[in-house]
Amino acid sequence: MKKVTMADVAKLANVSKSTVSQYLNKRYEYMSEETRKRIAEAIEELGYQPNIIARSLKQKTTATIGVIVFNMLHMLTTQVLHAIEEECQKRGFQVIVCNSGDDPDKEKTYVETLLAKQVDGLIVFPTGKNEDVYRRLVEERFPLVFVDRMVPGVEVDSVLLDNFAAAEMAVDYFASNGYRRIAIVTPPLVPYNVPRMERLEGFRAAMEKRGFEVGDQNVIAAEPAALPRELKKRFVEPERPNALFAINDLTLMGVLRFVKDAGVRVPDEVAIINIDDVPFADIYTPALTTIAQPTFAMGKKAAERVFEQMKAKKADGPRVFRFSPTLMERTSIRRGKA
Amino acid sequence: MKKVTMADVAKLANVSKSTVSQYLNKRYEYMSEETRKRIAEAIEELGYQPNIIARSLKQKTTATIGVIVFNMLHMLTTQVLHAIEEECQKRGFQVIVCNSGDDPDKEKTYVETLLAKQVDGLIVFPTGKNEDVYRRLVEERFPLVFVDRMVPGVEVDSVLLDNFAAAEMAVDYFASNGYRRIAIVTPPLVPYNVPRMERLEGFRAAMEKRGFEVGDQNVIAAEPAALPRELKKRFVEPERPNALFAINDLTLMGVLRFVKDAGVRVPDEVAIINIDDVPFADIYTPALTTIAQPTFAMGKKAAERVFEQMKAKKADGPRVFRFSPTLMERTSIRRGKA
DNA sequence: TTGTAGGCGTTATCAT
DNA sequence: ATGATAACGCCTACAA
Repeated sequence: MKKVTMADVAKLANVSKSTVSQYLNKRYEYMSEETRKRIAEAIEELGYQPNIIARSLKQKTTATIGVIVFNMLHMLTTQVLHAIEEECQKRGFQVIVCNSGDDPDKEKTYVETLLAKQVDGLIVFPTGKNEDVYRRLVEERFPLVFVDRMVPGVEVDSVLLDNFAAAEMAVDYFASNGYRRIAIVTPPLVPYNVPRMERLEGFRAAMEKRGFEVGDQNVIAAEPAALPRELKKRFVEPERPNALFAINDLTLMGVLRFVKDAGVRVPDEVAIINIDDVPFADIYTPALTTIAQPTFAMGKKAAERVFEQMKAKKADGPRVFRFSPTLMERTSIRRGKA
Repeated sequence: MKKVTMADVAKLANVSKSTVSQYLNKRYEYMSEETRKRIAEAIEELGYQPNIIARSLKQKTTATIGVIVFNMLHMLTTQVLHAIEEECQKRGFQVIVCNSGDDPDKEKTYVETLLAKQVDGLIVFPTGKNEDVYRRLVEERFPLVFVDRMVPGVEVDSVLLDNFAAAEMAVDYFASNGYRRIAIVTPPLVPYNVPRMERLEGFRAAMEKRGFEVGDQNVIAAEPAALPRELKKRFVEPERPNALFAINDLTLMGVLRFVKDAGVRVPDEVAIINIDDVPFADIYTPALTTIAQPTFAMGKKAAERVFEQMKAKKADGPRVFRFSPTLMERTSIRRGKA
């Protein structure tokens, strides 16, 4: 198939492999116009394509970075990936995408495989349960960036939403429009899932700041699939919430499923706000007020950090990059009467 | 950083590189239990990780396949990618994902880069405007599969929806529920975009089969962003449509934007059906009747085909795999009175 | 300005 | 059962 090698080109052009190599690397400086042309012709004629693998072996760099995500289907993932790809494209890098499915074992295997494949850097949406693996990378100063989640106890550049602020923003917005019976809707709370916990904390802090109580009655945690049922249960209680804060797009779906099935009117009976600016937010009725993550900026930053780390080769102190959420005011909340 | 090589392991274990290599490739057959253990220990102690690049150079296979898509953000893409990744994962392959942004030049560059990186196969969501590039691959018998779109004149395994049937399905369903004034809503029609044309043809055929006329009045083609405006224009005309067939998720958004802004009631004033089972289909009000593509099956098949081609190494005649759409009956169409 | 030679880390072929 | 040695295709001194 493709067996044309540099040697073939060299022979046809009547020069040595080195010269061809020079040519390929655009070091024309001391090359006669004459040979340059001959080489170009030979390449053309043979349809020569350099073998980057061979080059990589020598140069110890592959111009590819690995990205391990825990959920490829998640909208955030897709958008961040897109930005990463774009940033890599600019620099002539390629991206190997791996989906861990939030399984730490798979994640670990992927890290090892990618390292074996000599990727130049790694961007990970971590499961959060592989501290040892990450720590080794950090010790080796291997270019690594976390996105969306971070791993407590592992000092790595991390790109994430200012979750605390996002939750505060939700509560503030509700409160300033007269809502008090605010509940947070979230997947099960597990300690290693940092964003989840941060959102809860932000929620709690903002509530308490206003003297609103936070207890079981306004923390609704369940698997997305079980959410509608859980919400229905909550809504028969006397002091049912009149404002729901869904901490991500998946829980939002649970909430919307519920209001539809139960015939609860939005925003008259219950107001809704959520994190993640879902694509249907403004065609839904009522248009959904959301809190958007700057996904593109986050992806870009993540890529930029790996590249900087690749350059630096000295750990210039890992940093956490917090991105500010932005409120997208629409109509799933009744305005006024603060 | 990672300079531990096979030679180091060999030295520490007091064996030759060859033996270590055997060990790594699990050819224990003629290896003493003793040396086996020594090697294992050495590897452990040094934290040795094989260099797959070096292996690839020798074996001429990289266990990675390249995927070039024209729009990473598209839902179909994401889901198909997911399936491809999963299928590759099973076989120990990795996936390099590239986004052409529907730009033929970028697409071409990516093909070249991926070949230079020695990927073992290529799955492409083609822009449709690089026949020459593809034809070369075909001549070289390079494992290649097209997804979603195909390229007329290039004989390659292609995985796509039965677009004709999908469009027929839409018309049939409308018609059998008493609708006559059916319009198709599509992005601009360009000849190299095969699915688009096929959907239009299916629409036309199904309409004519019933003696419904097809003309300018029921082909609404515009850039998604311009669709709401275009639809508004159409809806002031006397014989306005009472059924809209959106050929993909993007045009659906345009349609929904329009009905919301114009206050057109669904399904009372206009019924809607579309291709692509968008995630919010059943939380929308009314729940959207859609025509789903088996995205997962399509991705899986695409991956399987590349692997088969890699095995076969003989062009066993390129095939087009048509996947059947499935109707997801919900409530954006009034039932009955056929 | 161009060529020679050695090496990158692994595998494969033969010996032993 | 294990080892020596030559590739794999490219890059890079250094030599000419």
